Amino acid sequence: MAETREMILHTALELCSRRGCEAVSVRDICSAVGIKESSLYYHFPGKQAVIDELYSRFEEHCAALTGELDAALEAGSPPGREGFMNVCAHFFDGYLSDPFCNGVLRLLDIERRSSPEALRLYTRWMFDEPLSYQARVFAALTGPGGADYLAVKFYAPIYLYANRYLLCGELDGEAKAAFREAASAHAARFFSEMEALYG
Amino acid sequence: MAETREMILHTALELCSRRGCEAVSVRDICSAVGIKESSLYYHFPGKQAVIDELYSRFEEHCAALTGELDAALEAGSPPGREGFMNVCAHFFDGYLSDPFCNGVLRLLDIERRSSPEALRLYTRWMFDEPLSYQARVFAALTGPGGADYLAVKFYAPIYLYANRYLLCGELDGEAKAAFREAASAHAARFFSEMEALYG
Amino acid sequence: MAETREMILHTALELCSRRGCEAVSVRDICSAVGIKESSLYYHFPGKQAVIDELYSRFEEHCAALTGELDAALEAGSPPGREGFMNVCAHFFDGYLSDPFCNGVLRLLDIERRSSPEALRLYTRWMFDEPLSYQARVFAALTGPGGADYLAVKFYAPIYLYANRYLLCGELDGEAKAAFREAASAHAARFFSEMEALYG
Amino acid sequence: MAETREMILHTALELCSRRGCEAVSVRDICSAVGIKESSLYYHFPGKQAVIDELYSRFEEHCAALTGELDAALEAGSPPGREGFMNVCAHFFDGYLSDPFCNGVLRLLDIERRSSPEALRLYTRWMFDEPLSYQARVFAALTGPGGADYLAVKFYAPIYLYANRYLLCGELDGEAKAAFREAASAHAARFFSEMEALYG
DNA sequence: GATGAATGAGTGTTCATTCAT
DNA sequence: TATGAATGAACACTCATTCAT
Repeated sequence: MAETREMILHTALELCSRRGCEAVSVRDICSAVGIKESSLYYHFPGKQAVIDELYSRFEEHCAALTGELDAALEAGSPPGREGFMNVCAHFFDGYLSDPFCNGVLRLLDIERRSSPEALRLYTRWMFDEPLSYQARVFAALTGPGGADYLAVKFYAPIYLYANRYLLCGELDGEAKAAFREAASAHAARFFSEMEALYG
Repeated sequence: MAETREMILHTALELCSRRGCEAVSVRDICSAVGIKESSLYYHFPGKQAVIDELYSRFEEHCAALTGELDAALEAGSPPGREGFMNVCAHFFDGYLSDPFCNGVLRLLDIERRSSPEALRLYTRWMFDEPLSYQARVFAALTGPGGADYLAVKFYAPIYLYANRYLLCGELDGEAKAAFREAASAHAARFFSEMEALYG
Repeated sequence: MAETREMILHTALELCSRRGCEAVSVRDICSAVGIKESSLYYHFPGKQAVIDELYSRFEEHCAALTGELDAALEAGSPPGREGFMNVCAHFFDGYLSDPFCNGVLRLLDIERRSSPEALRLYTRWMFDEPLSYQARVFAALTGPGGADYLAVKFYAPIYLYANRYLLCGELDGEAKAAFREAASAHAARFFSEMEALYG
Repeated sequence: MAETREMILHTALELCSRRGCEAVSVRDICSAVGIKESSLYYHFPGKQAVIDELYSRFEEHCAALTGELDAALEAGSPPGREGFMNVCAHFFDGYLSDPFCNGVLRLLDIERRSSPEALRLYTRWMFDEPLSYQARVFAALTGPGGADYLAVKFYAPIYLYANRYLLCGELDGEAKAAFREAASAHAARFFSEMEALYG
């Protein structure tokens, strides 16, 4: 079975997302999994390979999620306030607070200082893709003019709240609730202003 | 002379702000300074004490800067667009892109995952104090109603741009220019919208 | 095989009993064993754990020896001069000059200054247990009155000779012979006096 | 003034007699004295020289004490029980429990394992001289025959009690009282037995 | 699949000592 | 007299990794 392999990946993410890869030793991971250190090398070429697999799974996961959102957008959604809020919820539940994605995002946030690959992934999936998707949403809603700026106006507070509540400390109910409240208050107010301006 | 002590602090910040404290060894610091490892222990009780001094200097620096800004605010500034942009410039030049503060902020961004003290400092000086100051500015401009939300609307993109351009990678002219452009475009547009709404 | 582990224990005792634990480095032990320092940490959590295991083995050894002597005593031995001398020989051969016990006793003699555990063991196995056993022997021979004092009178010279000949310097044939001569002269004279007094 | 020099000697003895020389660092000594480490090297060539001076002062002290005792012996003392007990008290107060001698004896007890000089001093002043003096006392009392054995019979319990009560742990009132009680009980009983035998 | 045993490179830190001032 | 500053050698210990079994 490939169960041990999965356990290693899961445990490595759990530990590294809290303290950063460098602060987590192969010993730490293996003793948490319940195997000997040498056993890890049967499943992976080395410590970095474990992290690399996490990265590539993350990118697959994100690509799939992006695909869904794009398909929904082309299919005409989100049309109004409700659709808009749906997208927000999707982004929150299936991404920012999804245990796997949340873990990798924390990991990337640490590692991007030393790993170019981590920097690439973080920049792409925390800045470029969300902003670009959001711009496409606003372009569909209000036309291409100013869509980029609307995207920043909408996304920046969410990025800030995510950093504040979801990407450090415990990812518990309290943190999620704090984020959800701040983010949805923002989204509601934002949508109201949009309606006032664009109808 | 206490020159060596300062060199150690400077070099430690330089290295740790790039890779995180744990990834930087006493050997790294000392060889960059040009002293033997044992000499560091004449000036500091240990590695952590070097970091701690950086933290406490940072907090002093920030407290002073906050004091200045508060005094200016009480003295009636910023009154209009110009004063507002001045504050932004001050925040950018004397804080976000000031080599010392920028370094400590990068350091805190990494260490807050494992160090409660770093988390406290980061949360205070990246979230709480900037938002609270900005809210006081808006309260002076438009009255207390909605000042908190305006503060988020104004600060969140700056936080995002800072993370994107100033707090990872090289802090070179290019990075500063990219940040400055994005941030001032945001500030200008934001001020225009404010003028349209509040006069 | 656990051969390396035993070698580490053996070598550690050899070295530490001569110079004290603090004066013996992990490097010293490992290079004498013929392994790299890091290998010691596969077999033991650290240097102190090696010493601790020596202590606990010593206590097991002593408990077993005490058990034997007590059993012999209850079985009616030592009845006369011969039995008495037999006990002395046992105490000498299986304890004071047994390479393992002798080493640990030297070790304890040094370490009891800084380690409460070592002090406890030394006090127990160099003072309390021998005196208490000897007192039981004399109680069996001459009745309970004055058994404690007889025990001191008998044991104190042995303790002195042990410190003089067996517990410092080389434990070679010369040292053993010197001790044996002094101790048996004492025992013989002591027994003669006892016979004169108690019959 | 040579006050600092004396302080260093005093402090070094205080610390080393508890934990052994090797466990006490120049830092420990100097910080207890209240000077910088480099200052010690103005007064002494090095750490070992401090210890060496303690040794030589000890030997002077002991030689003087021996001289006194010998002079008293030649002058006809101790003639009877009282004189005998006086010698014991002198040996106890001015030697075994004298802070300086006690400290050096503890030190020698530790160091004799690694330092030949310490072994020489310990052997001389804990075994040879006391036993030889005692033998002279008994020779004066009972004639030369058996004086050596009487010396061992008398001194060995004192040596044992000294090791048990005075030469490890705190040298406080409790320890001194415990030793004094055990030792004087032994001396009294011993003298009674002698009177019974030799009149 | 997993592990017992080992290792070379590296970690932060302490040590006694030196020497110009 | 004393110290500020430095240092080379040593310290106990951790690391990711290897490899025969």
